[in-house]
Amino acid sequence: MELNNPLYKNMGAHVINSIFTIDKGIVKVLLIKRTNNPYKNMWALVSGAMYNNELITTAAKREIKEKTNLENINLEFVNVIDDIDRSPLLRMLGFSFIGLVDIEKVNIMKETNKTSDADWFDINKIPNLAYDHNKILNNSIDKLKYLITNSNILKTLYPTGFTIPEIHKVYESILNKELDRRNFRKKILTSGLVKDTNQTINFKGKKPAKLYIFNDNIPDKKLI
Amino acid sequence: MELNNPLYKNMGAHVINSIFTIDKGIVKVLLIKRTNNPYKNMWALVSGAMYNNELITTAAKREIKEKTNLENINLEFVNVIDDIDRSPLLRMLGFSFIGLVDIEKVNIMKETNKTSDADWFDINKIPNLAYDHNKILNNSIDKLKYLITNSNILKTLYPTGFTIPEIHKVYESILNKELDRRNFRKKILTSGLVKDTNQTINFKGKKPAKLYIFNDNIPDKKLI
DNA sequence: CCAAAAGTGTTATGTTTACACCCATGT
DNA sequence: ACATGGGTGTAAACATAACACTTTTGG
Repeated sequence: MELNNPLYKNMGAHVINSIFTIDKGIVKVLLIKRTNNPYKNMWALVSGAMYNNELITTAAKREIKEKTNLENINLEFVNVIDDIDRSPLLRMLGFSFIGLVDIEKVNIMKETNKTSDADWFDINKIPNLAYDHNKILNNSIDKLKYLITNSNILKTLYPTGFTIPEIHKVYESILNKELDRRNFRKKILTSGLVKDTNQTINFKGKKPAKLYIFNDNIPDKKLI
Repeated sequence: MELNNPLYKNMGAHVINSIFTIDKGIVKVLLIKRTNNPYKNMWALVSGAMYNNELITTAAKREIKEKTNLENINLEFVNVIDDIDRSPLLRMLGFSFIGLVDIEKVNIMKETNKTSDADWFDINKIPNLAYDHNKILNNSIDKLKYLITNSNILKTLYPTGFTIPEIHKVYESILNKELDRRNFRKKILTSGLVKDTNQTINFKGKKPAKLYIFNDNIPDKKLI
């Protein structure tokens, strides 16, 4: 390979992360406000350069840590963005990821040396974002819907267990439609997605609810 | 972005194509024999550098044309390969694709300035390949199985139409299992994947078979 | 009229949907 | 005792799987 051929030079890569949470039944995504040009003062997904000694997920996790202080996020790859003129500086390949976090358990850093604000936005009320981030976010929302019906991605939200009514609300929020709670329970329990912990949890004035956890190895099929 | 940071430099991209065909009921993949080091004289998938002024599929089509003379192939993206030490020369990101061609209609160029041979190999009898191509091919075979049950990827093999028994054999070959031909017909016809042309085709000594074509816009679901 | 392959229909089985009642708890 | 939400069962509708006979053609 002729490394000095200009067609091989000036190629870079970066990562773009759509980090979702469920806040009182509303699906929200984490946006940060840029302090630098281009797109100064605009909201953007959590994104940044990938170094040439990193795996793409390593770069994604590092950028998330740098710009929000979030750690230990499980990321799912969404797609490659290969439009040629995404950056005026050099050819920039983009790799898009999804993460899911529990809003109760995280503490977002509001300011960093590259960001002046950070906040959660209802995915149905997204402003104009920097770069091509609106398009990337829409793809990620579709992928999120796919993943909750075909994988155990919610496991990261409930590492120690959950009740069926609890995740029922999450499914309804993300899929944006009602699901009959009796049939939902049956599907979840027969899908192989979850297992019983034989524990229960008490909420005031209500019947105790059974606790389940997501399985690690789940069947390769549509689960819900 | 500090372009002189060595962590941003020396990044390249290339494409790796698994081009499949069905030869008398056997699923085969196109391999080429390398004339240059590394992996001189070993068989490999059809691969090569991506230039910084190309979309990833443009690069894939150009490489296929250069190394095999095949043109007008529809390609489907499979995955990113981001292992760090894939190339000793520089960080090399890989983009893997699937193509499907009709072996009756193509004429493979056996020799080019970078290849000394080209041939179709039964996917169950693949030799040791150059680089990480065995792993890439296995991922592509899985994706091919997914695509024939969830998309109209076979449309490229039958641009002018096909009979149900014809594609029935193709499905059995790719999925590597028997499918009841009566239920197969019903599923195909009710899935929304194909439409009737009201034409028939005659084979010697057999009842005429109806001709169908694949639809362009197909439902987003498991079809077979 | 026979061989070869195309085309069709029915029954049984399994899965999904729709829907209504009982249960355990805190106040 | 009652309000709140958790838990369960059943019948109808639908989809899938198993399976056998009839049709058209060329020789």
